Amino acid sequence: MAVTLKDIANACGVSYSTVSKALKNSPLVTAETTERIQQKAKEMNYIPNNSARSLVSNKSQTIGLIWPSVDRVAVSTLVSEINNFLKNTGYFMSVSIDDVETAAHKFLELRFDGIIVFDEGEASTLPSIISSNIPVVAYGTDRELEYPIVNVNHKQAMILSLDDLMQNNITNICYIGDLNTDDIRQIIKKETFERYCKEHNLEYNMIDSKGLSAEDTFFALKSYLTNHTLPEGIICGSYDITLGLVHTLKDSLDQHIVYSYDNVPQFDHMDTVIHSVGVPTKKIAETLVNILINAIESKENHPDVYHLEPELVKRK
Amino acid sequence: MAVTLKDIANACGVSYSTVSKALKNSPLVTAETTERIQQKAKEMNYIPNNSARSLVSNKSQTIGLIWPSVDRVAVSTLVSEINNFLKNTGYFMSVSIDDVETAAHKFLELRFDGIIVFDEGEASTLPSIISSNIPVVAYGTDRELEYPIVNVNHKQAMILSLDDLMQNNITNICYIGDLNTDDIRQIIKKETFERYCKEHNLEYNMIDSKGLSAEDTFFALKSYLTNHTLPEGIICGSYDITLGLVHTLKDSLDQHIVYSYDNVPQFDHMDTVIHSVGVPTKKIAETLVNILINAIESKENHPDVYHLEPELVKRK
DNA sequence: TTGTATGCGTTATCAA
DNA sequence: TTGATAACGCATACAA
Repeated sequence: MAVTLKDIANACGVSYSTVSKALKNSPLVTAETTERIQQKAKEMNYIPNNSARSLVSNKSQTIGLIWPSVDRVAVSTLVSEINNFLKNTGYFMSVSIDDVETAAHKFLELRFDGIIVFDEGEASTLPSIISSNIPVVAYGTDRELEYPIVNVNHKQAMILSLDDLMQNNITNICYIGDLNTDDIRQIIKKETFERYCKEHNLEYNMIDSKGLSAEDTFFALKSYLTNHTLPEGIICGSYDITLGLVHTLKDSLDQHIVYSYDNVPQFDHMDTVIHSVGVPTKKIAETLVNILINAIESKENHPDVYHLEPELVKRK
Repeated sequence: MAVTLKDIANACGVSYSTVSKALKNSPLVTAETTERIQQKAKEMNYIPNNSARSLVSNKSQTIGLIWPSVDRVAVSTLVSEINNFLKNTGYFMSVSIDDVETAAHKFLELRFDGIIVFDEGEASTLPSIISSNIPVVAYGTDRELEYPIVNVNHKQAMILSLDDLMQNNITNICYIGDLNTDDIRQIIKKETFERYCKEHNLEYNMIDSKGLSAEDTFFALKSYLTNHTLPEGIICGSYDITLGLVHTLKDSLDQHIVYSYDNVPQFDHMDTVIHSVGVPTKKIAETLVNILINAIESKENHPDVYHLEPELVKRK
């Protein structure tokens, strides 16, 4: 069926081990035979068999990304960036949207070289049988794991935006976020906001977006605004929540100063001025990839926690 | 490193070929030895090596999905559905967000069993070297390809909604869609709308959403509405465009009758009544999977075009 | 510089 | 019922 090294060897009148070397540009083969063999290989549409390669070399040059929640827009940017960084490092990225355990198990069967997990909480912990067999890195929330985890200092992000608001003498502010949840990340945002406002005697209130999507926020705000108004300073708990706010306020948005979590590139192309606070998507992607590649190549996997410090990006 | 059949064989005092059979529940092995071996395998955390399996059996039990545009929300539902159908058929789905050619080539190297391509136009055609080596099915637009393609009868969808509008005696209507594009799907919608309106003497106009995203639509409509109003009947060219309309009109939406392309489940959970026209996501997913699995198992791949007929779903 | 031989983990065929 | 063995496609150590 498919063309093998043997076929090329026959066509060139050499042995298949010579072909193997030639295709890898080994210095052990003459330049001219290498040339001739590569020519023929292309001509015959040779496609290397990764299964065979992987069997002997124990390397597949591909890493698996576990992404059970495909529908979150903010995350898709991160996925793209990770793909770019991996490609530059010579790895192929294979995404699974299965649940964490199913996907990880299959990745092990496929003998992938490493795994990146989007950690959404307790349900997404990898059993140690898996993490002890393959380098793993997670992106998500603060927890003690047997493999490294990268996350964002959400507390510091909140403080950054509040400090900036105070420097602009804006003392009447609100936070829009998902208030009734057991997602530890959302809880940290809410609690930091409240504590910091109290400490600095700021006039504040909190509005429940009743979910994490732009949709949820849109409808929550629409109902809230029937008998309330929004203060001058607004802090939104995520990119999607900010989208919901933008859709709701439309033209009157310029009467507010808005800060949003998630430093995604989308903010640069928006009509309205939104300041953002968070770790740039590229930075997160780069960190994840570096940790994983390091673990793969050094054969070590330290269960460290990497806290990425957020930056405040002011616009216009 | 990893546990192999040999390790289990040693631990059980049998040969590794017996282990191989036992793990596959072969009738050639006694029930009791099978039991003992399977017990031991689990105890030792045996994970089969897919590379080795694939090498001898020429089957990897995984199919690749090529999805270069990760950020389209409407599509992510389809991706989930495809994953579900594949899982039921015993296949694992691996997604690549690389460009079509890179991804397909890697899938071939990995000896996956089949490929699903989201065909976004000319740039996403697979070279015949690839499609002749592995079963392929595409979802997308009308084109002559060397592999089967599944698509939606967009013309019929438009006619369905226009007919329904006329039956409700609504003769003042507009179409909101991406008007300046060479995407053949958008052109079909636009042209069908215009021709059918003329034929039936309907009062109509067309509004350019200037893109396919909810964002684009939102801003296009905002500017349009400064010196125009919308007629009673509205047809939107896609789910995302409808979202843009919803965000723009907010409360005044109930003064209109809205039809939207894309029969996605999201419409069922919306606050506002939107009728939708299109092929249900499940139906599309099922069709794609069936065609592909058939091609894989019959070793045949007919370059047919599958036109899926849309349905009109009226709500509330 | 090129060719030969071995082994990677598995399945499947055959012999015991 | 179980075990030995060849083969899958490739990389590599070693022999020529």
